[in-house]
Amino acid sequence: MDISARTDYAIRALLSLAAAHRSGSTSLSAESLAREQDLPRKFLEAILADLRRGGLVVSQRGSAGGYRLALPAEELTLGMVVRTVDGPLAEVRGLRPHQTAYEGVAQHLPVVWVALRASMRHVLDGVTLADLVTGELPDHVRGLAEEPDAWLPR
Amino acid sequence: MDISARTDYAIRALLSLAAAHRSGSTSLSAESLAREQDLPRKFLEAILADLRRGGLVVSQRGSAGGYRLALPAEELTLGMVVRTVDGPLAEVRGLRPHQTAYEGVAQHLPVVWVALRASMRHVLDGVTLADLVTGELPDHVRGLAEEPDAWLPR
DNA sequence: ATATTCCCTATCAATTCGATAGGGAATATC
DNA sequence: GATATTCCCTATCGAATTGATAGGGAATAT
Repeated sequence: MDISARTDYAIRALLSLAAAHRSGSTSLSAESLAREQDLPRKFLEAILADLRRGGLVVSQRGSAGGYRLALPAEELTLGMVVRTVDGPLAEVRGLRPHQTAYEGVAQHLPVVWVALRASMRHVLDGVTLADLVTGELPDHVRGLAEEPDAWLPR
Repeated sequence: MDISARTDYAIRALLSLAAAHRSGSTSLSAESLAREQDLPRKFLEAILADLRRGGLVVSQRGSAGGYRLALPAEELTLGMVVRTVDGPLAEVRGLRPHQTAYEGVAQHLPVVWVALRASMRHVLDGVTLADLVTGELPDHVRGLAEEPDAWLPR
């Protein structure tokens, strides 16, 4: 699993938009988003373009232009962000988990890959931008993070 | 999440070793492992070298040489294989999940990353080579794979 | 001796990743 | 209607990663 800089930056910019929206602001420029979360502006512009094409944000050009969320923050999950900027949550040798197939002794492997993806979905599709802004994460996510060794390397 | 070809090949070769061991064979050559699972021999040799350095297999040179598991198949998990050939299970911009830190509105993100890693650990550290050879996967893994939409793309 | 097999280093092409450059198109404001 | 602002598009870049092969040296069983 590698959460890329692209995904990390996308989420942080969207969180800024979600928070700004609650405070009544209309839209934020790429410039101000980059400043607020300390992100490389040009790179962020490219990511925001992906988010717009993916329908997660809407943009407005011109003087008072900028970006705002295309959906309520309560309906935007981290899974949607990952898929929009980085593609499928999980792949095995470039294949989707459910498309893998093996001969002989490895025949049961696809079950594991599908289970792995399902476990990732439970986390990433269960957390919304609104959850993160308020800090009130779903119980099962909080539970995972509170397990005894969760914060230790292995 | 990307399960690389390296990891996929490593697991399949190790499964062959695990199965061969139950059938009483002593060791298998890189050549025969490559043939059995249809893997590129030279590439597999490089992966087996990593597995040996990582202490997951032991090797023997010479005529009747080859590789065998360094531990019982019941004690070898997929997580151990992934970490040996591809490094940490989960990383965020090259950082371990518990090492991430954010300012402002993104401050709660590390909880999500740690939860995500924990959920992956539950699957990958819970499945052993022996489980896969017999097809008897742990209940919670089987449960994840049996969820209604687990085999559907999203 | 010899055939076998692991082992080590180097190299490769293709792709991805993170990032920047430069300028065109829309738009609000004065 | 000129101007400043801001998004938008294409191209490019270096570095790293990925998947893989080549070639030959070192150990070992027969």
